[in-house]
Amino acid sequence: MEYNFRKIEADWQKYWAENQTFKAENPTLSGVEGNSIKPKYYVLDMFPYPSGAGLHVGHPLGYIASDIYARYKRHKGFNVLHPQGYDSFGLPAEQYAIQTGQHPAITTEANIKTYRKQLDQIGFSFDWSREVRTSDPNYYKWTQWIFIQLFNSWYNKESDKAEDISTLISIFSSEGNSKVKAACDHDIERFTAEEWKNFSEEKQQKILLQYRLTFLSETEVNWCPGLGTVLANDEIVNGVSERGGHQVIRKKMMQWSMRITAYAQRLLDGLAKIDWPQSLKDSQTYWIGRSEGAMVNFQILSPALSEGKGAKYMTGGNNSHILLEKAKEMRANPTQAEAILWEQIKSKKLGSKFRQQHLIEDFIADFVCLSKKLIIEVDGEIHESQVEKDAERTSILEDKGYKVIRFKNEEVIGDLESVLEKINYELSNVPLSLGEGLGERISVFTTRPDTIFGVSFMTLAPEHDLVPKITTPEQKAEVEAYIKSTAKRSELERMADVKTISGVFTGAYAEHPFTGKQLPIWIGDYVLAGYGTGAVMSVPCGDQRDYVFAKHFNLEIPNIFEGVDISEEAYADKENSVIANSDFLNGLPYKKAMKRIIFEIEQQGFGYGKVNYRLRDAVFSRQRYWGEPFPVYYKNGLPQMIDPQYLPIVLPEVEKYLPTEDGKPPLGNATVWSWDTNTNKIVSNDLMDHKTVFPLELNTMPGWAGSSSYFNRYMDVNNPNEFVSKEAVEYWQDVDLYIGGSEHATGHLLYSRFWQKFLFDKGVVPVDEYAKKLINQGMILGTSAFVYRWEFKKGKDSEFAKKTIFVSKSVMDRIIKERSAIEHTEKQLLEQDHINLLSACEVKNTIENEWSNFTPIHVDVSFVNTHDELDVEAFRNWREEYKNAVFIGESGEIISSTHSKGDGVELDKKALSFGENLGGDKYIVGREVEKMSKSKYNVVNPDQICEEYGADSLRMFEMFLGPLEQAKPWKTSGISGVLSFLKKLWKLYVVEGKFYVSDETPTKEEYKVLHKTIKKVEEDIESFSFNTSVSTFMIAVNELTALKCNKRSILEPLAVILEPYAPHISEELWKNLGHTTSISTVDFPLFEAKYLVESSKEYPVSFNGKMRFKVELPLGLSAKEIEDVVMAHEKTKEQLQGRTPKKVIIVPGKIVNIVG
RNA sequence: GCCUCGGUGGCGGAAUUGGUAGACGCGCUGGAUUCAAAAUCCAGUAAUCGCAAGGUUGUGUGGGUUCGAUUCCCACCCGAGGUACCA
Repeated sequence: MEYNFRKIEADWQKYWAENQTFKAENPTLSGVEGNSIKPKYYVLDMFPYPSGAGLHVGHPLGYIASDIYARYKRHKGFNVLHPQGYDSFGLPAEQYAIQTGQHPAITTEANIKTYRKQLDQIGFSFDWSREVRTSDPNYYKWTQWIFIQLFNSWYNKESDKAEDISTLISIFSSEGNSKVKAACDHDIERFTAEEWKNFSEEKQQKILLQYRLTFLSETEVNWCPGLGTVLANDEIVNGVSERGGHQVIRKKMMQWSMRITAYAQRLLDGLAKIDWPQSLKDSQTYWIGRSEGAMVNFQILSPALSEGKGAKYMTGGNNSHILLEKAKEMRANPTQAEAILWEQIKSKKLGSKFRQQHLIEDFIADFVCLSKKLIIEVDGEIHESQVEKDAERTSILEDKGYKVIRFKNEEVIGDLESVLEKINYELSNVPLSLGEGLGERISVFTTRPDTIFGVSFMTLAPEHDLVPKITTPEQKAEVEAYIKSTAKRSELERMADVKTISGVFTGAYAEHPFTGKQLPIWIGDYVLAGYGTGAVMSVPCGDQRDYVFAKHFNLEIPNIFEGVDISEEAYADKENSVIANSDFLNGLPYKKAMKRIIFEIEQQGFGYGKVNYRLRDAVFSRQRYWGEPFPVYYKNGLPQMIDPQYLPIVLPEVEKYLPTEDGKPPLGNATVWSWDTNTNKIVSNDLMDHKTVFPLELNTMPGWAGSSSYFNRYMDVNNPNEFVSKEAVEYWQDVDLYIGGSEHATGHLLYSRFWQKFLFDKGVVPVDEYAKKLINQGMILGTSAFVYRWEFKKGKDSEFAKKTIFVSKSVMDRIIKERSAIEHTEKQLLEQDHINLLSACEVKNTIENEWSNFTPIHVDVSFVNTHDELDVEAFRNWREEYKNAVFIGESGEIISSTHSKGDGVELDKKALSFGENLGGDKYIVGREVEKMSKSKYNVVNPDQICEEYGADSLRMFEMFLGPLEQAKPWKTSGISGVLSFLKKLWKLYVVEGKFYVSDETPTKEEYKVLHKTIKKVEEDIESFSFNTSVSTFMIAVNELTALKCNKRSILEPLAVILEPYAPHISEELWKNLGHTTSISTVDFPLFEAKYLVESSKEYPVSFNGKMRFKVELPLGLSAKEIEDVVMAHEKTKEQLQGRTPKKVIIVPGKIVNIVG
């Protein structure tokens, strides 16, 4: 009775499928289906994208680990949920559709079939009744549903959670928006409740869009022309697309975004309560990028003033309280004309911000637009008698660089339209030379406000909005040239070239808020437009980048640190810094200085303490076909959600999967893609009438949409009415163990945490972190094989050089090393009859000149056996160009050569069998560990392994390779070890060719082996140390074999503890032991410590820490007794040679160490 | 540069709290079985000196703590992954 794994595995896979052995019990109103109410355990794998290439041996690694754990938990009495599905929307199927016209759904379906077959072969205990596919309308219906929930929500910072948009609307209509603390777009206009109610429906919707958790906005995105789509940051690697390596450029587009930034702090805080790998938490922490500091505003100074007598504020500033009071009063009591005009120009209605009754020096201007330096005066009766005074006032203001225009009261009241026209004209015609932007401020974010007295200049990103406004005429040409040159430099170049310092002076100055000192404003590309405000206060003594910039451009480097030398580099160590030369901060250490300066900044009103995040809102639109359609149509250009009762909105059919000619996404090709609000159905575009039929959204959702909450759907996968029922989610709660790759650290694993928190806020799920424990399985690397082509540069034209010659690994090494080896090979070459076409002279010259030039060429690992020998014929037949290649084997002999057709081949075969070399010479390939990939021909397929060694061998071997989380190379040769282990195990249950176990009582030794194994395996599984438990099984089987153990009381529990690892053989053994049900739910055998109690211990005796010999001593001896026995031992005397030991250390039960 | 993890025989890797370094497997060597091969079984296998008994060295490098260090501390070297001018 042999161990026939092929039959056993096929039989049991069939049995499991037919009996639904691994179906998780469902909760019902009364508890749990089935007979027992068991505690739940949820083991989840990251579901795969079903690619056309199928699985290689690296893919199932994590699945095997989670399967072992799931099976173990079933033995431990848990109701285990262990589902699997497919992340089946994605680019490859779409690319294939573009190339071949085959619908991605067909490609996907075929790939899933292959995957399923491959997965089934490995014997996973998945509950396939809960399978999900993200591309299945019944599944993406709920992805669309979640999108609608996000759209209908806003983030209330006060309650620190997402709330229904209706609560926001009611706040707006009761008190306007000035008091609302929400995560929203910045620069939202302020309005009162009254104003809100008077806004048009359209305007209200536009405002709400700025608050929703998913929103439409013009965003600068990573546009990839090669793929015709937008990419997320994590889809870009080194400035090119992760898939295909296409160029990526920045482009502004109308896009759906997810307001993940609202959850930045909670995503950070949540990390503390989940057991995820530290490195992954670190990645997320860095990605969210919280930094504490302050926003500080720096006033920009007039270039004219700063050249001369010293700086002054252009607005506000030095004005007396009396004037400020007066301005306030005038603002409160506008004239009729002023009120009418204000209504038209306030809130940026003309595109520029105006201030009312604003102080300019010692004048109160009626209306002023600071950025355009335009003053509007409305002359009422008060001014009529003061024409002269007004003229003087105008001339002073014009001196300051303002343009002053005046209107009479009657003009404003009578002909408002032409007044506005005139203002508009002036706004659009402000000459640059006037020094636009005066009175503007530069806002900067800094994490080191404590170093503010060390600021010696400001630096703006070249793309900063203020740059064109503040640049002086003299600097204009230089600045524009610089902006042009940096814009041209691609992201990639900028990254590769961090060292080059570049920048340009704008000619403008800012004022230091504390010292009043003038700070030159520079632009430099080391300041990034996308982070913070795109501007920095430069503190060269405290920041290395500012330091090198200052050095390079010869800017001042004031030192504000106590006792620190900054002549070589900046001092960035904040923890140990003590501030000096900084007025009220002098002598303060970092933390105290921070507190004090933020207090001062807030007191004086030019800034505030702020927490900044690096995390950006996530763009959610993709210009692709094969993704979830949005449940959105557009009415008057505004997005409308489709009522959830009409979901799913099913992906339409299209002629072509490419973008349309006019640049619309692929869905633009669909002819039936409009929404009829009458019938609530998708209808043909021809019916579009703008009354009841509207265009549907043409973008689709990104790859991560479908994977962001799939783990919740598994809990209640076939529920047509709810995403997940209350009772299902209350029972299953969350994932207990999640296994998958670390490459999703800042993508899927962050987005899904975000959605979970949102669904938690909405009361859909009961916990706000969905996975208690996560393990990243390491990658299995391929072992590539190489042949070495011996190349001749100089003798290129010779017959010899035209031949393709491959030398075996060590021959190459020898040739490179020793001259004599070459000569031998040379001789061989010459002696061989069929190389007589080359002259001795040729060979000699070639070898002498170019003897060490070898090119490694990847060879398919399937042509190589476990001894690294190449199947030369298979390799020859692989590629036409290698047909006639010459192979030089390990000993330097030519293996064979099919140099000519017909007879030649025959001759070669003869030579192989009867020649001197008799097939003794082998071609040995070179080996190198690389990532497993098709292009490297090092992919090993699990199907082949299952066929040759069996699924149980594959499972055990993958675990045996090394620690789960570590990357490790695959070497098929090792698998024979686990196969012979399984055969050996099988033999324990077989006597004289028949299955037989005896019912005798086991011996002490046999019990000891069993319980030692139970203990170790249990500990190993609990600590996910699967590789060591495979060794443990091997030791157990070796020991039981040595004991000739054939007893049921040992072999039955052994089969149970092995089941998680090798389920097929365990089931078969279990059946043969006389059981009629599956082994999978049998209780895990109980470890009993009594079997491991020892009566004696073999003490290692060390001298000065080095083990010399061992003594067997009964346990329970006291230290003194041990010492007496050991000291009396003759080997001790031998070691000591009569010396008296200085000290004797006895650790009872462990070790004896004698110090001499 | 920064962050994280790692570095142990020919190879993958063990060593649970500071206590016998190299478990287990592969490979290799020798032997048994066989007409032969496969399969199976037995023995050996860190390096080095030695016929042997036995000695010496040895967990990336250098130092330290300790009776004792692969394990703890300091400095450095190398490798893998992540990240990148984040103010």
